[in-house]
Amino acid sequence: MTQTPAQILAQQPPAAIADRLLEWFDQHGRHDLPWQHPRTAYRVWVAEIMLQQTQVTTVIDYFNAFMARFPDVATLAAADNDTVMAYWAGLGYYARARNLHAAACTVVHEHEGAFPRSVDGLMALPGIGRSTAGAIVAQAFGIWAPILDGNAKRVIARLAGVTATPGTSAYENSLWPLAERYTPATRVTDYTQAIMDLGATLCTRRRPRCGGCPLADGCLAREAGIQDAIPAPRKKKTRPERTTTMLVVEDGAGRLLLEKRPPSGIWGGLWSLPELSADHDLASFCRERLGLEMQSQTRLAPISHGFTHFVLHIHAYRVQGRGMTRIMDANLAWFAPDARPGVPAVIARLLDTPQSDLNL
DNA sequence: AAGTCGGGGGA
DNA sequence: TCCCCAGACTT
Repeated sequence: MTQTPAQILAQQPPAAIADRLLEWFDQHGRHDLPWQHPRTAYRVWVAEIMLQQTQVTTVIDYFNAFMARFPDVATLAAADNDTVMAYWAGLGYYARARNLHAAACTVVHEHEGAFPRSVDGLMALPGIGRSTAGAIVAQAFGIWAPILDGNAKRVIARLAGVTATPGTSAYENSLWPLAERYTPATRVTDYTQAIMDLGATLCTRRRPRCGGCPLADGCLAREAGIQDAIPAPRKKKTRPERTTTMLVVEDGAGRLLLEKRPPSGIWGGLWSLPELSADHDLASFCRERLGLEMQSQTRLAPISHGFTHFVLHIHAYRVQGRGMTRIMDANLAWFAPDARPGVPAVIARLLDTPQSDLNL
């Protein structure tokens, strides 16, 4: 029989949970993450956006480079979008970068450069949902707010024995009230970091190390021996496959022709190789879209790239031709090798693998 | 409520 | 190879 949050909390007094977690955090938590020193609202915000669906170890280098180039919100707001996107290239989920830039402009021009200090105020900015808003409020301002990121979800679901399937409304709706009740009135900054650290280091997705966990005593999942079954695995889905064609076009000076992708969709707003649908004719595309009379084509080794919801097979051709000086619109441009903007990581690998040509 | 957005890392 | 990760947004 499913227990209500009130019944669960009756067995697990929130204050006892928070105290044990904070005691563990003081000794074993992560205290040297870049965004913790100094812990400004701007730095916490940028870090939280980068950390959405992205692991800490991946984010750190991007965060440091980003801060060196955009040290404050005014600098970020004043930058052009291409520069911001270039610093995001390789991190994925490029809508995050677009939203980040838009939010910076809003903060500068509508909030006099100061971040909102409430969950609702932050959620009004693009790219900030309830969990990220809670994390910023708690970490940047020390104001009470619950979070419910992937780590907190896993810790709380095990602690309270929530067996609902992740991704469902029932799962989210059962966890938020618990997240609120466990969050203490004091040391909210440390508590927020602590529950994420516990999830990242001990209460991991697979093989949780319950032996060293400060919350093992009273953890309903552990007591029932079902900590490995929470959270329930997501149902696996067969990803459909798509095929596309991309062109590597270089001029006599070694410059590369790139196309800025539409704001929405895959790699939105990022510069990438010119792309044509699989059934489109190569020569006519070159002539009509690129202003290029194709003289030769070399097929490169095909690449398969897995996205969240489909697999993309990329057929790339190295194309040579004449009349390449005429650029058809602002979304096409030539780039010298040392001035190449950020491109998707899979495209960067393709371009940096010169031995990929196939002889036809 | 379900689908749409990448890329890296671990097992 | 498969699955997950400091989720938010759209429909």
